[in-house]
Amino acid sequence: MSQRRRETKTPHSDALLAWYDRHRRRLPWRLAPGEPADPYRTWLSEIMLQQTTVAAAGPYFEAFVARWPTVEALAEAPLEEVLSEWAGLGYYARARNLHACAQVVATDLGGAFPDDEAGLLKLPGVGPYTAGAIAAIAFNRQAAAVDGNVERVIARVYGIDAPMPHAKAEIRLRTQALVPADRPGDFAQALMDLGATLCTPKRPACALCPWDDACVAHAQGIEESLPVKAAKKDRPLRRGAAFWAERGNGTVLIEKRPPKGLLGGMDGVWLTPLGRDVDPAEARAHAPFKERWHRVAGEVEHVFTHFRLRLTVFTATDVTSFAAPGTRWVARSDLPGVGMPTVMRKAAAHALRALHGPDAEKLVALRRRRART
DNA sequence: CACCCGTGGTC
DNA sequence: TGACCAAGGGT
Repeated sequence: MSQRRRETKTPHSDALLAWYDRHRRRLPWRLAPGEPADPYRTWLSEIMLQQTTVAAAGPYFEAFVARWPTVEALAEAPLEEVLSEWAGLGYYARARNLHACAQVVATDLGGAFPDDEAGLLKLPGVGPYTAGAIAAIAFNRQAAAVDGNVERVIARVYGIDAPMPHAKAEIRLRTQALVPADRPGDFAQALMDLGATLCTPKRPACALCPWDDACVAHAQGIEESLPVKAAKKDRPLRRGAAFWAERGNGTVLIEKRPPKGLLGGMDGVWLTPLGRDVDPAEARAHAPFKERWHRVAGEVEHVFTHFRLRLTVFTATDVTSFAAPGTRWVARSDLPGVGMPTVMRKAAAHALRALHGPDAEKLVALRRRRART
């Protein structure tokens, strides 16, 4: 209390919006000034952006709106096609919820998205952040959209040093109090742009920040230490195996995974159970059928959210066994059309390289390139 | 609340 | 190289 502090002003939306008008990012889902909002596109982009970088989501957004321009079109698409189009983007429950949500909107709500936070919050795949973002951006509601960027900006501006996630409630209140009645959608996006481009986790560019004179953390020189987060858990190493089977007619075995859980509903290579560590020497017991399985030299590494996976790859050719339930045979030339998660593509590429040489692995190359920044 | 759920870029 | 983290939601 007797401790002397530098003066800090009050953060105001006007300063942030003025900055946004000059420095906002040009993104595929962002409208030109004056262009009417399309709730479908706003919703689609927000689902894709959950825990996903702008660069990764961009090409997927373009592909989805080109293929399914309306929520009705998306609702009528088979789930398998939606999952295939989503392949590689990760967190596949989002795609399942996306499809379910489209059907709710198209069938139960007459094609119109709810126009307030409470209504949006009831939709599958729409939580507090996404409901606020859609309400503000698509419906001009005075709603807060608190994502990781906003948590960081607000924690710093107000000097909130309570650890996450305990501080979430206070951050939400502070954010809500700042949302202007005018331009709430721009304010939401401005706050996220600020966090993404200036108020970054490390080495924030405070000299360029429209709120530098209002920021408690900056005044105290503790920007980089906020927000306070708990230490992350380490990711244990799990071993497993992938089984790549080919028949003499040029087809390969593809499995559709169970509808929920890790990689739920996705097509790909037959794998040992991912829920536990499987010794490569014991892996053949989990093969889709009894065959002369050949172990491929080398391994495939992949990192999931809560464990690391090291896969040994086994191959069998001229297979005559029947496909097991949940599997089918796909022409090798049709592999580019099979939407496989990245871990599956890695395993498939490893097998194809071993059996057919380095050119063959292009059959399972990632179809989308990263967006230009 | 704690845990589950993908992937790629960055420093 | 590896730890961090990205427009989080479901259970």
